[in-house]
Amino acid sequence: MSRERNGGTPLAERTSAAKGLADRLRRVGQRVTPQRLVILGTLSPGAHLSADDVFARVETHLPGVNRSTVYRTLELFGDLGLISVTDLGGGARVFELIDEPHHHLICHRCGAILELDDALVDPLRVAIRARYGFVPAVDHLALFGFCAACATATNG
Amino acid sequence: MSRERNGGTPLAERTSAAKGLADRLRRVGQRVTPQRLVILGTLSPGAHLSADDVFARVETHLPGVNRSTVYRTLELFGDLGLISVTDLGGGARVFELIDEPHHHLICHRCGAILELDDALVDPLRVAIRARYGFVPAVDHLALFGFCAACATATNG
DNA sequence: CCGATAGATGCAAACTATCGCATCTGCATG
DNA sequence: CATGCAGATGCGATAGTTTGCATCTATCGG
Ligand SMILES: [Zn+2]
Ligand SMILES: [Zn+2]
Ligand SMILES: [Zn+2]
Ligand SMILES: [Zn+2]
Repeated sequence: MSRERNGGTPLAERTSAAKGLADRLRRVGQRVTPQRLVILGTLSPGAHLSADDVFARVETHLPGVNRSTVYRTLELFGDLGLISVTDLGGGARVFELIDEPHHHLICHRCGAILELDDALVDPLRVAIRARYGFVPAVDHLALFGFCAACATATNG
Repeated sequence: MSRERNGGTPLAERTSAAKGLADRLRRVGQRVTPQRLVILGTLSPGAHLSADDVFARVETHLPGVNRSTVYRTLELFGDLGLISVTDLGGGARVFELIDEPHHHLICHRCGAILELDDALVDPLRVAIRARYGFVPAVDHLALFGFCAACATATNG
C-alpha cells in the first residue's frame, strides 16, 4: 500500500464525477472527504433514493460510515444545489442528483404520481427572480392535489 | 349531565366551525369524533403550528389524547384539503388551516424567509389543471433557493 | 333505544432525522 | 515532510413521525 500515494491525489478522487465534486467543494471552501465522494457516487439523476438507501450503499464501500454523516452530507449537497431533497409523501424524503429538472404531481386520494413538465414551472421561476431577486432552486417539485379521476369523484 | 344529550348532537359539535367540519367529514364518509373536532379547533389561518404545538393545545381540552391521533388526524385533514402541511426547513413540518393561499421563499444559505405572492403561483395552478386535469392544492408552498444577497455572494 | 361492525383511538415499538460533544483528519503553512 | 487547527466524522442521545395491534366507539339497521 505504500506505493498507492500517487502525488497526493486521494484514492477515491480518481473518477471524473468525483474530480468534479472535489473541485466544486474546494471552490466553495468545503473539504473533500472520502465519505462525501462515496455518498455522491451513490446518487444519480432519475433515481429517488432515501437516506437509508444511500446509507446502505455507502456502507458497502465505506464500512463504519455513520448515518449522521450521511444525513449531514446530503443536507450539505442539498444546500450546495448538487442534489434535490423532496418529500413525495412516502414516509422518507428522497434525494436525487440534479440534472434536468423534473417534477411530480401526487394525488392525495389515490396516491397516483404523475410527472410534471418543467416547462410549466419555469415561468414561476422566472417571475420569482424578476419580482424578488430570489433565485429559487426548484429542480424537483412535489405538488399534492387530486388527479383528474379523483377530482371528479370527490366533487360529484 | 343526563340532560346534556340534546337530540343526539355531540357536545363538541355545537359551534359553527365544528358544525361545518362535521358536515364535511360525513359528506366524504369520515366519522366525526371529539378528537377531530378539537384538533381542527386548534388550527387557524395564518398560524404555523407544529404537530407538537397542536398536541399541546389539544391536550388541554382533551386530556389523554394521543400523539398518534394528532398525527393521523392532521394527515387526514391534509388529504381532505382542509389544512396545508409544509416543511419550512425548521425541523418540524407546520400545519395551517387553509384560507387565502400564501407561500414562502427560504434561503438555503442565510435562512431568510420571504413571502411569495400567490399571484405568481396561480398561473402554474391553472396551467397544471389545463394540461393534466390534475387539481393541485398549492395553498402554502415553500420554495428553497438563494435570496438576492446570498445569490450574488455565492456567484461573486 | 340496542346490537353489530367498520373504522378511530391509545399504546408501544419502530422508523426517520437532528444535535452535542469528543475525536479524528483535510489542508494550509513553514 | 512535520505541525496546527478549523472543520468533518463517529457516537449516543434526543426529537419528530409512522405503524401494528388490541380496544373502544360512531354510525347504521332493526
Ligand atoms: Zn422525481
Ligand atoms: Zn387520484
Ligand atoms: Zn405561511
Ligand atoms: Zn440568503
